[in-house]
Amino acid sequence: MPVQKVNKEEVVKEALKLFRSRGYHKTTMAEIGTACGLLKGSIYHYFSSKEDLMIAVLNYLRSYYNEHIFSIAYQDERSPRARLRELSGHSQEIFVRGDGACLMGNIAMETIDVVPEFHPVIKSFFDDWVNALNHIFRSCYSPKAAMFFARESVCAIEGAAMMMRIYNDPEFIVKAHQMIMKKFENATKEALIQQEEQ
Amino acid sequence: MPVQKVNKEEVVKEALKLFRSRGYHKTTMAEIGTACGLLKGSIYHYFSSKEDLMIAVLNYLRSYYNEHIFSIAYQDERSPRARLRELSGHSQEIFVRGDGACLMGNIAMETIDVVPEFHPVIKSFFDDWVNALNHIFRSCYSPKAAMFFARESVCAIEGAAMMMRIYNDPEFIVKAHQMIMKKFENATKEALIQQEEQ
Amino acid sequence: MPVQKVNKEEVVKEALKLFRSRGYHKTTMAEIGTACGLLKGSIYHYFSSKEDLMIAVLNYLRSYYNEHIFSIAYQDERSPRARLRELSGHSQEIFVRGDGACLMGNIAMETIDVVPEFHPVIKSFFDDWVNALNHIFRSCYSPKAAMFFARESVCAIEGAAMMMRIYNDPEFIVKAHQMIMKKFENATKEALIQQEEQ
Amino acid sequence: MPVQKVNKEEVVKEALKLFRSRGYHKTTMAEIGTACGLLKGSIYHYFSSKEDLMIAVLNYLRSYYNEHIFSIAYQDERSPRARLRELSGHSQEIFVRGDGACLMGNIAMETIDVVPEFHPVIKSFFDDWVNALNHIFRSCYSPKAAMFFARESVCAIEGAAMMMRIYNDPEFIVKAHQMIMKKFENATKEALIQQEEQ
DNA sequence: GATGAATGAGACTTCATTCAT
DNA sequence: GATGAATGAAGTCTCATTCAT
Repeated sequence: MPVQKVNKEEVVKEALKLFRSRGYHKTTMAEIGTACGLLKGSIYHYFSSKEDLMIAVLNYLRSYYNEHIFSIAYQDERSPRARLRELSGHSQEIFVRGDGACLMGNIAMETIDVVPEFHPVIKSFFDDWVNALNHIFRSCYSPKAAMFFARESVCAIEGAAMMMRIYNDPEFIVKAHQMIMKKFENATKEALIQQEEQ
Repeated sequence: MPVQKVNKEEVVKEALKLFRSRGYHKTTMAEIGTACGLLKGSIYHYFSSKEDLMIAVLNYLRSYYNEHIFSIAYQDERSPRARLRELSGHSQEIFVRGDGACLMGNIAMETIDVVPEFHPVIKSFFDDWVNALNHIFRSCYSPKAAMFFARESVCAIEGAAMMMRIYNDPEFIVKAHQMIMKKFENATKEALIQQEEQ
Repeated sequence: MPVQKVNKEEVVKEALKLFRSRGYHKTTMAEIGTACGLLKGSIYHYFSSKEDLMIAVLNYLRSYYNEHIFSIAYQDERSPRARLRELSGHSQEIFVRGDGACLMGNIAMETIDVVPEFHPVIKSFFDDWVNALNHIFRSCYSPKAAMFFARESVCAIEGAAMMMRIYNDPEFIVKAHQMIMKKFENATKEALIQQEEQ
Repeated sequence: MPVQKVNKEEVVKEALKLFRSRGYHKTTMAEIGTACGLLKGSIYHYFSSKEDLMIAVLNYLRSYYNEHIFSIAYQDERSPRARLRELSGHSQEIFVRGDGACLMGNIAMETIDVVPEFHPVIKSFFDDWVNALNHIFRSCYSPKAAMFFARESVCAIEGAAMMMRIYNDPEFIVKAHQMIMKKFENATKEALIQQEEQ
C-alpha cells in the first residue's frame, strides 16, 4: 500500500500541537501517529527518532517565526512604530490562540538539562527574536539600551505566557504587549524631543 | 536495616532538587531514592505516589516562600522601599542559586495540562507572590495600578528566569529585579511630588 | 522480530490454562507471555490490561460453552433424554479433563468482591447454563420445578468440581452427572405414568 | 510499650473475615494489621508468615466446625433426624451470614495448585464434614450409600454457596439444605417401611 | 509508504518480610 | 509487644524503537 497518507510537514504540525499542550515527555509517538492518521511505527519513515522529530518541530517554528513575524522588524521602509505594532499584533495573536503556550519556552524549561540537543535551536529562536526587537529599538535607543529593552521585552512576554497559562487569562499577554508598545512610544517621543533640542 | 535514615522533609528537599533540574517526568523514583540513600520502593513509606510527593514539594516551596520571602512584604513598620529591596534581594539570590530554575514555573509549564492536581498549589504560590508585591506597591500606586505592577513584576521575573536558563546567564534575573526596583522608586518619587503639590 | 508469532485467540487460550490452574492473582503477565512465546509487554499489543485479557478469556469460555455445549439443549428434534445425556457427557469430559477446574467458578470466588468487572460475564455464563438445563427439564417438569432442578444441577456440578479438586478424584464429577441423569429419568417415567393415568 | 493490644485469636478472626471476602492473595498483611489495630509488621510477633497465619485461620475454622457443628452429628442419644436438622440449621446460618462465602472452599480453589501447604488442612475439614454427615446417614442408608449421600450433600452445599455468591441470593443455600433434609426424611421413611416389611 | 507485531528497557507501585528501637 | 523504617523482589504497564511484510 504505497500511497502516501501524510507528508513531513503535516507530521511536524500535528506534533507541534501535541508537544505544546502535553509537553515533550508526555507526548507519545502513538499519539502523534494517531493525530496524523498513522501508526506510531510509521512516523519513523519521516523521522529517525522522537528527538529528531522534536528538532524538526523546533526548526519549523523557528522558520515560521523568522519568515512571518521577525521579518517584519526588518522592513526598514516602514516606521519603527508601525513595525513594532504589527509584530506585536502577530505575536499576541499567536500566543493567545496557541493554547496559550509557547512551545519554545516550555520545551526549553522541560528539556534543557535533559535533552541538550534541543538547546541550540531554542537559543537560536530567542536570538532571532531578541535581534528583531533590537533592530526596531535601535531607532530610538542607544545600542546598549536597545538590546537591554529587547531582552526585557522577551522576558516580559514569556513570563506573561506562563502566567496566562497558570491563570487561564489571556489578559497577561495582552498587557505585556501593551506595556512594550507604550514604553517604546515614550522613548520615541523623548528621542524626538532630544533631537529637536539639539 | 530499620533505623531511620531520612525523614519526610529530607525526601522533599532531595526531590525538589531533582524535579527542578530534570523536570517532573524525567525524574524517577529511583533517582529520588538514590539521592536520599533509599531504595525507590522505600519512598512510598512517606508518600503514596510520585504525584503526592510532588505536591508535598510544591507545598514545601510555597511555605518556604511565604515564611521567608513574601512575609517581608508585610512588615509594615519598615519603609516600602526597604521591604521591596530585601524581598528582591532574597528573590534574586534564590533564583540565581537554585540552578537557575523556578520549580513552580517549570512544573506549571510541564504539567498544567497533564497533571491537573498540581494546578491549585502552583496557582496559590503565584497568588501569594502577587499579593505580597501588591501589598508593597499600594504605598505609592492606586489599587488597580499596584495590582497591575505586581503582576507585571512576577511576569518579568519568571520570564527572566527562563531566559537565564536558556542563555545560562544570571544577568537576566539581576536586571529584572533592578528594573522593578527602579520603577518602584520612580513611582515613589512621583507620588511624593504629587503629595507636595496638593 | 516483527513477524506474527501468535494471535489473540492463542493468547486467550494460553491465559485460560494458566488462570485455571494458578488463579487470577497468581498468574503473571510474564507467565502468560512465556506460555505464548512472547515477552510480558507484548501482550499489551492485544489486550489493554490483565483485566481486559481475563474478560476476553471469560467471554471466550462463555462462547465456547454456548456453541458447543449448551446449544445441545435446544436441539428440540431430539429427545430430551438424548440431549441431556450428550450435554452431560461433554460437561463431564470438560470438567475432568480441564485440570479439574471450572475457571468460571474459581474466578468467581476469587474475584467477586475484588474485581467486580468480571461479575457480569460470570453471571451470564451461569445464566446460560441454567437456562439450557431448564429448557430440557421443562419436558417433564413444571416450569417452577424445572428451574429449580436446573439450578440444583449446576450447584451439584460446581460443588463436585470443587471436591474433585480437593480430593483429586474425578469420581465426584462423574457421580454428580449420574445423579442428575438418574433424577431426570425418574421424573420422565413419572411424567409418563401420570400421562397414562389421565 | 509492652502492653498487649491483641491476642492470636483476635488476629485469626480478623484475618478470617478478610481472607473470606478478599481472597488470600488480595488480602495484605497491612489490611489485616489495620483490622486488628496493629501495624503490618506487628503481626509477625504472632505468626511467622502470611502462610502461617492462613494455616492458623484454616485450623481455627476446622476446630470451630468440629466443636460447634460437626459434633452435633455424634450426639447419638438424639434422633438422626433431629441431629441433621440442627446441623443443617447451623450450617445454613453460617453460610448465609458469613458474607455467603465458604472460606475453605474459596481458599481451596484459589490456592490448591499454588500453596500446597494449605491442602491438608482443607482436606481434613472436608473429611470431618463428610464423616459427620456420613455418621448420621448410616442410620438409614447402607454404608456405601451413606458415604455417597454425605459427599453429595457437601457438594450440593458448596455449589450452592458459590451460586449464592454469584447471584447474591441466599435462597440457594436454603434450598440446598432443604433438599438434603427432605431426601434424608424420605430415605428414613423407606427404611422404616422396609423394616416393617421384614 | 505503511503496517502491526514484537522488543526490551524501564517506569511506578505493591507487599511480605526484617529488625533496631 | 509494638513500631515504623527499610528492603528487595516482583508485578503491571508504558513506550520508543525495529523490521518483515
